[in-house]
Parts: sequence; C-alpha cells; structure tokens
Amino acid sequence: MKKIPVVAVVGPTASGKTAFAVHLAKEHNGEVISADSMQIYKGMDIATAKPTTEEMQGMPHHLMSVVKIDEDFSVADYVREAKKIIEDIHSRGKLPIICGGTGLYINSLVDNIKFEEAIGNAEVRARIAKETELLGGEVMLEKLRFVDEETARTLHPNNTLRIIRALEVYEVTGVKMSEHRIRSRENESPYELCMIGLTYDDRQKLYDKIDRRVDLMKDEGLIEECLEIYRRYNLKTAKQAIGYKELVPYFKKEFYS
RNA sequence: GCCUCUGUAGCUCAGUCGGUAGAGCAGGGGAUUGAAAAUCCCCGUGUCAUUGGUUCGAUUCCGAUCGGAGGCA
Repeated sequence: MKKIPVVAVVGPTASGKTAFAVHLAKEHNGEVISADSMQIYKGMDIATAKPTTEEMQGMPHHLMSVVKIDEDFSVADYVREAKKIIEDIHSRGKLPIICGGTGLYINSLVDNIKFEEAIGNAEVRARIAKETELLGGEVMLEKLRFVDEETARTLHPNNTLRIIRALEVYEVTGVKMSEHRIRSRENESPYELCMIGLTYDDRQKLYDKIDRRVDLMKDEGLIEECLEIYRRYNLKTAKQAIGYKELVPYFKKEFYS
C-alpha cells in the first residue's frame, strides 16, 4: 500500500508552530490539521491562542473550534476525526500538515493507534471512582494487581485516575489494559511522516515571549472569556485549560469577599 | 510628622517559646493508551531587608536604618 505523506509540526508554546505550519501550507499546497486538545473547543479563543483569520492567511485549518465547550472529547475522538480529514485532504491532492502542542494526540495519530469502540462505561467508572474515594489508591491498586499485574506495576497508588481507568477497562471488556495496548499497535501506520520540531535555543527568550503573549491576551479580553466559562459551564475537559484554571482562585476571591 | 502592621525560596505566605527554616504555586527531570493544557512520581542553602546590641549562639529578642501597606493629624 502506498503511504500518505503527512507533515507534523511540533514544539513548545509560542515557538512559532502556527506561523510555520501556515508557511508550509502555502509553499506545498497543504492544509493544516490542529492537534490541540483545547483549540478543539468553541469559545475558548483567547486563552488557547487560536490563530486569527489573518494568521491563517487563507489556509484551511481543521479540527479547530469544532466541539461544544460542555462536551467531552478524547484522544480516541481526535484520532478518528483526524484520520478522516487526512484522507480527504490527500484525496484532493493536497498535503496534510498536523500542527499542535498535544503530544498524545499527534503520537496516537501518526502511530496509528487503534481505539476500539465501547471500551469504557461512564457508570462503571463512576462506581469505581466512588469506591476509590472510600478505600484509597493503595487498595484499588492491589485489586488491579489481581486482574492486570502488568499495568498495576506501572502505576503509583496516588495516580487514581489511571487505576480507575484500568479497572474500568477490565470490567467492561474482560480484557486487560495491557492487552488492549498491545492490540492497539497491531496496524502499521498508513502515513509517511515528516516530523518537524521547533525549539528555542534560549529558553529565557521563549518565556519572555510567552509573558508578552499573556499580556496581549489580557488586552484582548482573556479575563472576560475565562469568567464567562467559569460561570456558565460545568466542564470536565475544557476547564482544565491553562489560563482558565489559574484564574479560578481569583474569581472566587472576587465573588466571596 | 506621629502611630500600627510588614520585609523569609522566582511568586504568595507559614515557622523557629533563641540552636541557621518549609508549604502551595512557578521551574527542572521522569512516567503515562480514551480528561493529556489532565493525572502521577522525584528534585528546596535561601546574605530569613540592612546594621548595631544582648547571648555560648540571633532569621527569631531589643535598638537604629532603609523599603512596603494602613491609620491619625
């Protein structure tokens, strides 16, 4: 099978990924696919530093602002959607350019990790989570050791999120997490990948740039955007974004004093 | 001008009834397959504002000086 050529642009915040991806798109007849767990959401524009229309310079951008802010979104969803888009771009004779800062999304996509359907169950998870609260991570990890020794070995008792997930997977599917991991890598990647990593030789310069970016965000209405989200939604995923979560204590003080 | 409070890690602050100090956040390193900007593990020597005094010993008590905040005129 002929592999699909794909470019991935990665790098730290404010390293110039967006501008570089747009440049590549123009030069090589490409379209950009965002790989960012927060830019995927609608309405979080300032804090996530979404590119403006000007910055996009007419180049198409996919998987940006496509999920409602109160919806859940996961790697599995990302990979499924991104695969479709890559195929579409390629079929139109153009070059797919993945650009973003969410490493897990990019790795899972380009390594062609297979995410099976119905591997989770919200009710089961909630029940196990409650049990964990009662019994503690130590006990739950011990339980996991019984059914999936290999996964248990890699987890610390305090990492209850992962312990719960591993127990949930086993209960719902009857198959160990470690087994799922092996299965997920069975298929070879259909992509011919060129990964470009941007770096900054002087970290301090990068930090200064980020500071300046945040000041700009404030002028553009960062606080107002965050306040809106803080007030209106009870969010699982979106509320974890940098910027939003840091401002929560500030809002609380404002409201209760 | 007088009075009060305050000056401790990059930031916000704890603490030492006198034996040279520790949390959170930030930062660094690492783990991580369905919440990943998340979750988790490891990493803390800093003239304890400056300067005199008391003391075996002061960041801790006392005085002065210099910053900062507030109050009264």
